[in-house]
Amino acid sequence: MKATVHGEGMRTQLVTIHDVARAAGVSPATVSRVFNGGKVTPARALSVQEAAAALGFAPNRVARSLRKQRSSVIALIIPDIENPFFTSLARGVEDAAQRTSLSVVLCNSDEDTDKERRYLEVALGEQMAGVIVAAASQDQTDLGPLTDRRVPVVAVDRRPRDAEVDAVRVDNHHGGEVATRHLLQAGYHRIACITGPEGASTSEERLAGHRAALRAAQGGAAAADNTYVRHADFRVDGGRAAMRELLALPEPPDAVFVANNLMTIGVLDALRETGRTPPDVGVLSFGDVPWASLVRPSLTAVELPSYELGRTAADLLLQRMDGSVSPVQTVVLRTKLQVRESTAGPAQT
Amino acid sequence: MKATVHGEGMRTQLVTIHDVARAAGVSPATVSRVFNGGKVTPARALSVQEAAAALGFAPNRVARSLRKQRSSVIALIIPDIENPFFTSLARGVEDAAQRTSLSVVLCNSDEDTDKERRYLEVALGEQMAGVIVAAASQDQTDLGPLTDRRVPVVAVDRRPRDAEVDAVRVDNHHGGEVATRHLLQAGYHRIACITGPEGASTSEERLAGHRAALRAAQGGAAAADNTYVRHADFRVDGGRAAMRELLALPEPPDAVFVANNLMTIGVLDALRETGRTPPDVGVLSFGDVPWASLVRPSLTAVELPSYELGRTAADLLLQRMDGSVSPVQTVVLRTKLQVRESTAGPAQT
DNA sequence: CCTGCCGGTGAAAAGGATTTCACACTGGTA
DNA sequence: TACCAGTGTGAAATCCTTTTCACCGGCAGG
Repeated sequence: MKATVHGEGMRTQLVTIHDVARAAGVSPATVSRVFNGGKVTPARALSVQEAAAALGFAPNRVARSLRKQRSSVIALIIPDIENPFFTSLARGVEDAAQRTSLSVVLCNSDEDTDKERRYLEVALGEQMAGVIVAAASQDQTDLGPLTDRRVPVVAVDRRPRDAEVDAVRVDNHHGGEVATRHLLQAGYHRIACITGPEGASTSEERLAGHRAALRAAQGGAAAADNTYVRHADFRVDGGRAAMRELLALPEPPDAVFVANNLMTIGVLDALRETGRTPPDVGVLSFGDVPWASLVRPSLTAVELPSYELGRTAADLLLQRMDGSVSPVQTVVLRTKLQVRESTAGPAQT
Repeated sequence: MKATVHGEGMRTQLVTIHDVARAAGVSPATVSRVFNGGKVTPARALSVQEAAAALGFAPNRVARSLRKQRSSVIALIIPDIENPFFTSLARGVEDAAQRTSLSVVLCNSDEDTDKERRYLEVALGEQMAGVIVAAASQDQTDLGPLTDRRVPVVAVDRRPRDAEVDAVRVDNHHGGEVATRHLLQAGYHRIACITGPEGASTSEERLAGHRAALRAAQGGAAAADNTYVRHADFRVDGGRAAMRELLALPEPPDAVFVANNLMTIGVLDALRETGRTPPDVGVLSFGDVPWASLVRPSLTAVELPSYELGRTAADLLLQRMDGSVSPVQTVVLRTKLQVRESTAGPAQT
């Protein structure tokens, strides 16, 4: 079997629709129709299929894309392939696309707007059927070329400013508010916030939620105070550095709301350096820490529907590709607080 | 600025090389030459570039691929996008490709040979410039169609049986041997092994290394005994289930060599269920556990050069794409034992 | 002065599929 | 019988770029 295939395979030249047509005694047009559901007499269709099978014909997707002005792959552009949040999101996209004939390819922009721009160019140039993007930046990510050419685009998790595209995101403000409220209720008083880069919508919204909770509990002055607020870069090292700073304060915080999972890893690391662990210092992570079960003691987190984010984005994209012309929509998913015992409260109040 | 771009962008029709040619007063051939380094009079070249910029011309990569019979993207097919080992490997590939004009797209086969086959078809049909694949299976992964069409292919981490392609992998046998030897030296006696699926080269080789170490220390009988050997699926749940089985034995093992990082998570989970932790029971992981710093107590692991694996694979691929005709080669990278204090030995011997 | 060569150029072919359009044929109806 | 509608078919156009090939200059050598 293998031998046969290999024997045939030595031919380095592509089997084209023409070859199949000749073998089946029909025109190329008919062969195309057989493979694309055109009307063809059953007898002919059969002989075409047989000929195609015998020759090992596989359509040239490039030629097809050129003619149809649209390929059958969709691109998912994410800013950090090493962040489990995005890989889970990717799984959601894939599973949704799975039910169609579309293939998903992943592009890692690495939080780098240049790389991202290149990938957007590739998506456009390769005439991809659609693009789902978690933007590396609010203002520099330009989806214009895509939308101009009517390529369906969905923004996920992060929404580039003034882009007229469907979007799926989480309720960051609400999540931040619930998180900090939980810490307050657990008995913590000096609650810090380590959020993402300034200018990123996710950073700002989560911080705003945090402030709203503080305001409700401790009044406007506390909420406006920036002593316990740090901006970092959504990565492990950034979280660690920010936490070290906070711990070095004359009066360090007794709890911290961390606006992303990776930074939480850094925070726990910094805590360990000083010999402290939750719930001695309260730690609440926005986004679950991967394999949180390993963390001892385990910590409370705002659980993000990463998988659903991806699935919903893909569904939206598929709708658009099916020709939906409904006005641009934004879907907002709710977060869920995942409480684990050990953050019940500070050691002694 | 944005407004201008947008104003131009309303055109939904593609700017072609013809439009640029007309605007610059030259032939399409000349425009092509300008963009591909053909010989063109400087003055003409300049006017072409100006015209292209003014019109916002971006070459149609599909048409180009069709004509050149080769696109400018390479595919990286991995079996589990949620495994940090593979995402790190992906980073290595990307960074290497970065220095060229090639783009990398990631495909997640999900350990599913059907999905994998589809992605291989896509890679072939899209006439990708090259493919790096961590095969989902030894025997079902068929690279024949690719190699027949002379598409450069590199197998990474796992080597599909009888595929004549360059390969990069780690020295699994050696790594397994070192791992188990370390456990023996630490004073453990009844050392189990949880390895991957039967038939996977990585599973078998790591197990063989484990057995070699046992044989050296305890003789052939111990090495041939399968009481403490389990095959699982390289995932968290598989590791947990296997460990539960081992713990339920009349005489449970006092240490375990786990052949992959994710299964180790499951193992630690199973241990926790019974209230035990390393070094009470020795745990040695093949492949580092993500954010191992969080694990308390931390554990010893065979560190895999995942990033280098990716980078080396990409380098090999680039060589082939540059036309290297040297015979097929396999690069084997060494593992490194990452010792952490807490696995110094069993509680009481 | 003539020949040969070489660098730059444009017309046209090639790459492989889809799709339009015209046509031939069938079967039913006036 | 003549006509019409409908269906299946193939020739040819189309998608956009790269690349071959022929050609036209100009320049150097004989």
